[in-house]
Amino acid sequence: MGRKKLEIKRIEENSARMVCFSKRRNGLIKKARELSVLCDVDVAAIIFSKRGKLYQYCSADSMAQVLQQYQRRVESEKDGCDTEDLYSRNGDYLTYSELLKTVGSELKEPRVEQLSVADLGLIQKQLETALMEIRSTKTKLMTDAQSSLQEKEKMLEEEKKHFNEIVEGNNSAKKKKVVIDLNIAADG
Amino acid sequence: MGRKKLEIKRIEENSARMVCFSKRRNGLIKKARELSVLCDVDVAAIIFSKRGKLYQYCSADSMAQVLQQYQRRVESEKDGCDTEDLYSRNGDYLTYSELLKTVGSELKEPRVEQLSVADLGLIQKQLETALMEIRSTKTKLMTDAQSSLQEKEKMLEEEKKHFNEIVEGNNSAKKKKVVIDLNIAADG
DNA sequence: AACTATTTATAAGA
DNA sequence: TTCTTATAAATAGTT
Repeated sequence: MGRKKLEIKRIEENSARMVCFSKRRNGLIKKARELSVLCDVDVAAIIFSKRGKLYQYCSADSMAQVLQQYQRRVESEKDGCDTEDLYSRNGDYLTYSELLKTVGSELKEPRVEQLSVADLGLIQKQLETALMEIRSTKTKLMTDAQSSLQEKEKMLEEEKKHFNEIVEGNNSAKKKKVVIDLNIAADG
Repeated sequence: MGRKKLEIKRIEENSARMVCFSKRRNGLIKKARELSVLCDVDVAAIIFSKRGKLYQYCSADSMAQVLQQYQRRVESEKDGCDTEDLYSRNGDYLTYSELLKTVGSELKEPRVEQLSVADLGLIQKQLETALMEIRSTKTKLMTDAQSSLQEKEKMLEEEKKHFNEIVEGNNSAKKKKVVIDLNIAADG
């Protein structure tokens, strides 16, 4: 938005980039505040300038609050038995591996009185739903254009990179062992 | 921007608020990305919906990177912060009903669109296997209501073994391949 | 899920 | 820098 349409790529000219940074930084923070107020949700934005200066917005009382909420949701811990035993999250989502582990570990130590036929029926229903989604998406993907697939492969490559870094970070940082994030626990 | 000037205060009407959330959330993330690219800086945005769903954008390889940078910065500025708190949580296992809730919410809307056909095929196969196990166990339980707890435990023990095989297979595949992220889109 | 009338953000210029 | 202004972009209300 401006006198000319601006291509979204690094602005090479120094002063122009700094002016843009100043304007858009303020714009982003304004938007974050508006989103938080209008929609009554928690929003945090963190911006580091190239020189390391920190700009931030946070809707809650403190950034720590939001980050804590984020960490609870996102941070996971390794079991510690096997350094290759991958356990990562992307966003707030369980990886497929985690899902299987979760189901698997519950089945390992069943509380027999709780594992009723009804429970199994529920799991079954959920797995069937997931399977339908998978099949449908796979079919869709297979009929997609080649370029689209290439894009997706690229995204996966990046995720892999990200993933490896998280694993390395966790190896050195954490010692406690935790299994599953409670997620949207208290909903029903 | 819109048909009318909107006062920046909580939108009371439910559906209007949700629509606004969806639009502006996307807008904010787009702005964050543009700022990062145009000005070559690190940007992170974290948004929690009222239902606890997490939306995020991060310019770096991982959100952890940006948050670490943030924490380093904050710690060096203010002293005496309790950073341990960010990482602590009680390491209890989920109850079975919590597990069902979690699995259920994760499976509702699998975010599989970024996976390749091959990945989807792998997931599909695993889900099919898991499903067969579940069905089989359920059937056994139903047709053998008189069997002892011990027998049921044994059954579940075997099922656990199968799950472990699936999990391990998935993990080793990931070592040379990619993160398989079976998961969920928006709640909006 | 689109559309479009408006408002808002902002690129370039002063 | 800061202000101005022409134009691009976002989006509120509508269909």
